[in-house]
Amino acid sequence: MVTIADVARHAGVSSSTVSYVLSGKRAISEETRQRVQSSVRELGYHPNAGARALAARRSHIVALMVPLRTDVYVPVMMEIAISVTMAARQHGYDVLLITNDEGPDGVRRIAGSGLADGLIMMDVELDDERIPVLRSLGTQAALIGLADDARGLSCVDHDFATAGALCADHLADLGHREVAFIGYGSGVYHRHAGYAERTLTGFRGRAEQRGLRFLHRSCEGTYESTAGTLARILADRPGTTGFVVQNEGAIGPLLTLLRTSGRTVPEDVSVIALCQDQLAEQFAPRLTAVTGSAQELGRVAVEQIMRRITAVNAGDRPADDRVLLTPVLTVRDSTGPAPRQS
Amino acid sequence: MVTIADVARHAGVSSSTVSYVLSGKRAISEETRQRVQSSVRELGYHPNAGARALAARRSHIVALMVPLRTDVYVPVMMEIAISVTMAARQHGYDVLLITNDEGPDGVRRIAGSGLADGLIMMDVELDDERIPVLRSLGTQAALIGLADDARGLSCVDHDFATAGALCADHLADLGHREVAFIGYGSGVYHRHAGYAERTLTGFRGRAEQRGLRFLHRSCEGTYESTAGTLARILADRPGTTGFVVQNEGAIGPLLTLLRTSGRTVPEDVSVIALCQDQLAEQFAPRLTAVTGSAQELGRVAVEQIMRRITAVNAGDRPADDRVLLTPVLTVRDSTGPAPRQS
DNA sequence: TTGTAGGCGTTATCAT
DNA sequence: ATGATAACGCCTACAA
Repeated sequence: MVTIADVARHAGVSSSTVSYVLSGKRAISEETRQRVQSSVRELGYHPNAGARALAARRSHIVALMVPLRTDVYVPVMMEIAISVTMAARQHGYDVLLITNDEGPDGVRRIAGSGLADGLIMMDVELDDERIPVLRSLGTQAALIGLADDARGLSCVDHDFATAGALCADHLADLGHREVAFIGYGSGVYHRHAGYAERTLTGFRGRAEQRGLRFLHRSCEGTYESTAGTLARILADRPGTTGFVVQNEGAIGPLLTLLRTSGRTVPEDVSVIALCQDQLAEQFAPRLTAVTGSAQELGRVAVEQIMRRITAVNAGDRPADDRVLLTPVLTVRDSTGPAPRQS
Repeated sequence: MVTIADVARHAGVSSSTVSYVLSGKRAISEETRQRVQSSVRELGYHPNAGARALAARRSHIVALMVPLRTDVYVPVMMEIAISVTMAARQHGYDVLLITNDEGPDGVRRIAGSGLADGLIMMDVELDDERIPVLRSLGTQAALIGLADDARGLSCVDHDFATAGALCADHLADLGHREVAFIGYGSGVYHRHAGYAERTLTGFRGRAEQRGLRFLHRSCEGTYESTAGTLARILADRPGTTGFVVQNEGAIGPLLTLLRTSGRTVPEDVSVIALCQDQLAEQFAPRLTAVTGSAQELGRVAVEQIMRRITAVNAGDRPADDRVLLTPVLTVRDSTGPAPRQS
């Protein structure tokens, strides 16, 4: 293993000079900087992570706690994980992957051992039991999702309420009067994950403003569940001409079932999906969709945690930041004017 | 922060005793063990990760290098990442997430800094440029996937050749004579990722043995691409009654297109998917599928890397292990006897 | 602009 | 069965 002392010897300077060249924390003459840097390259020196963490009391690692459940659309989770990782690298940080089945003890373990300087948590429940732990330990954290009480934390999430409202507006603009909202399975609502309720609330509020008659039905995302949900909707409101789907798993089945039941999209009924653009493009017809950027979510969370770490390191109290990303409606081929009354 | 010295003082012993109680590396009287352990609990002590890594020359971290490309089915990647993380925890290890856009330099960085004791790499290409680096650094690694030259490494993968053969057998058993294999986009073949070729080779070999006429067509996984692929297949071989799909993105479109073209599954044509059971269950009809366990892949990779680390630590040369997991064919509702000649 | 030296918290080698 | 103590490699006041 090549140490800082090896580099120092090779460059003919002291090890502190090497350290300062690398950290940039004090002025170094151009000449020695060059010499040191070429020694670093030549010897293939990488500072020992453990020693650095010990001496500087910073690990340059952030932990990312991911959910195990699969009722969140998995590709989105992965996209977030990857964008977090890449954004962290930009700050010289690495990412430690933790599963949230470790729960509050996981938070204690990571914080207590100094393994990570901060924590990014996905899939936070509104009254998550990890949050008080975070607070009591003084651990820096950024949530992807919103919590009831976010004091001492930073949060970022999609603005689901606006997403819901965009759906209602679009359908109303097209002249639809009876619309249905196909949501997540009831488990998601019971867990108080927040995003499901917020979307629905936004949709409901705008739908009422615009004078839409609407229906909300939960749906597990399987074919059978979607079939049942659709059947109930059509039984209760045969005149429904607009559908909003939030559960990604229900999209394919819904389109198939509508076709099977003799309804053509978008001539007879319109469908809006709340999902990634990439997914919306995969169907036939290509779906009008409301989307927020998963990448952006990860990037912002990293910025937030970095800001907090920097503040703490400077002896300041970190600011509790809260960001809502505005979603975008992209009109494709699955929505059209409401059919004339027959 | 609570240190080992705090615990020692609290328990009335020396810090080395605390260390040994925790590591179990030497005999401790039952009485002091109890005292130390309750002090640990009471104070909420967690060994400092940096100090431990520095002194023991082991970080208790494995790095997991994941691909950025999305032409691998993302939920499977995530499932592997999570099973790796949970399996590693069982061994007292944490997982560092690295994106493979860091390339060979990423390997150097991780190995050189001692950040990780070993490396698990996903989506390895047959002649991956990271492999020689691994070898020259003496870094312990386990690949998920196969490499041309796996000396100095452990590997685990699905037995894709058997998977392909299972598909050919099942269709032959049902009396099909003309079958088509819908593969991945040509990019996947050009990248020499291996699994695509291996599946195809296994399928082709068995198909020939069983006297099947077959066709292979690549497919990008979008709706349009699938439509084109299917059209070409039906133009070249109108009598095709059996389909094998490897590209997960093509499954939904294929089913829709078959239905649109007036073909009923499984009465007119049979469809086998090479995908996760969970996905196969989502379609209507539920798909006969050939599956390997993604979780198992992650678990085995962790066992392999742990074995290597343990060996190195004991001064032995780690064995180059290679495991192929046998896939399973599950018959569901998308395959049936070949229709009688008309 | 550069060097010296103490300390970060653990592990593991000697002692006892 | 337990203690003292020297590394481990780096950072950062403090000196010069």
